[in-house]
Amino acid sequence: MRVRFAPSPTGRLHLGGARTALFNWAFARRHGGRFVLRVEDTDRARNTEESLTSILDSLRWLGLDWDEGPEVGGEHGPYFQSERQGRHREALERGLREGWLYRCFVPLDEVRAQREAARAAKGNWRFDPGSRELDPREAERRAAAGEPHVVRMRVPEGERLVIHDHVRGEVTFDSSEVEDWVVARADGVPTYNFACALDDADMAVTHVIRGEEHLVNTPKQMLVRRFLGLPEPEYAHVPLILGADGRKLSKRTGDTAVEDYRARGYPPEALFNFLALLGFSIDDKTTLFSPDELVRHFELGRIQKGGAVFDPVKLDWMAGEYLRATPTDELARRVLPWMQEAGLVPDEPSAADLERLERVAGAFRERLTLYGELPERARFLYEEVEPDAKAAQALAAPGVAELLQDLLAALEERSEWPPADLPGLVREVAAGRGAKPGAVMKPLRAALTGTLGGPELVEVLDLLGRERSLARLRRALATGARNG
RNA sequence: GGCCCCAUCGUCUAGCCCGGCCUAGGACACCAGGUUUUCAUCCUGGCGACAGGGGUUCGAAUCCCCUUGGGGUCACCA
Repeated sequence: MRVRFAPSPTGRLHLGGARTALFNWAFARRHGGRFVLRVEDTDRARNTEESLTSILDSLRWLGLDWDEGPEVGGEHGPYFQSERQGRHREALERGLREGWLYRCFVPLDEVRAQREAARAAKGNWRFDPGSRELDPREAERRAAAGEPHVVRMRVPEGERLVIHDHVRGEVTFDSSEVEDWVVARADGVPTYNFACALDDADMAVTHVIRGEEHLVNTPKQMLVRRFLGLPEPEYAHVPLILGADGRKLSKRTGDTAVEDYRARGYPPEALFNFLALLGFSIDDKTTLFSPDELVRHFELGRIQKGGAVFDPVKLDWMAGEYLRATPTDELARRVLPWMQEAGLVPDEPSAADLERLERVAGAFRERLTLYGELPERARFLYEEVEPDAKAAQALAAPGVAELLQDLLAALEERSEWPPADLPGLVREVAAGRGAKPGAVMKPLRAALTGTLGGPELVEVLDLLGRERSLARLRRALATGARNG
């Protein structure tokens, strides 16, 4: 079995595209087939090299490796559509010769006018009889003379075109609804539906798994293959990913590029899992699963028919699940680039830097959703920070100065660091002034971390070290005195 | 508007193909408790859906029809 993902390098990899690629990949892996990547780069004006690089990077980041395509080659190449034009033109000429294609000299704006008129009449534009019935020899003569024109398909009338779709069942189109679509543009370059139909067949693609927006393209592609006597693949049109507004996911609703999620520090496993769960399910209970598990259970028939709304909140939950499940040393590795970016860890970290980072990562693992969140949370462990509003308030509360003073004194007496029984110590200090332990813990945390949340205080004391911890307490005391 | 597709908790979904086991299951979110020195994690409980109407049948979320609603697509882009 052979499947393909065919992105056009006109932008970054979209969540929708990523999921289509993922389904194709899962299907190939499930059945021991081949996952082919074909680059549809026939739109010269919009193609960019960066887009291609970015798309390939995103696929790799998600763990979707391809068996044939750019950078890996294969027996059914070339894998850039632009390099397959010889074959496309050959088919074009054959179509013209056999009469199922014809040259159309009607100017673009006139075709548009016809279409609008048809629509205004609540109908469907199909073709312009004038150009469709033009004598072929006359057409060739005008073409040879350099008259601008496109090539259209002479779409047959009244034929039922039945798509056998693994997710939708049978979908039937009447060929009378299909217009005489443009097969080659004025510059001679074949259009998508023509090139795609040909390439899929030539690449021996057996299953076309793609977004539902392509469902309406299918009759055109079927016609191409039928005229050419090429085999027809099986289909699976997967539902769209929708935004919160219920419409096809777009930039308006939020980040749509895989790279955006990567940059924000989502674990790739989480995005993979989440995307797989959009329109697919293994069973009635399984929510968290690995690529291997997906592969073991993947079936086209289990793909949902209706569109799925992308829920960033659930994605975040899942990201947290994966992050928490990551072993500490691995977590430290993953988080490193963000810490370096924030300037908290040097570009060339020492062994001590890395060891400390691992401890920091361990201390925060239960509190993080994304890798990218660590720098701001853990900054206080690396630099002096100003207390936030709530911490400042806790520090300025009445009686706090005395309690902190007592605690500081008690701490200074200890040689052991961090003090093993911090809670006991805190209790003592509090009791000494008839206060509750919380009255000490809270300002201590505020003085040390600048916030009211975070890892256990013993851990913080340890990570900060004796000198820094005591210094921060003293500083808080001094500031408190000035404010009070 | 034409054509095509779709329709279970707010969201992702199981169940539907092969009617009874469904007083419709799970997850996210939300709400209420509990654990915890904070935050978070974790645990327990709760809230909450078969779009509507007709059939078929002893029996329908499951089959059929209609209505309604939503979406996709109508490029010399892919």
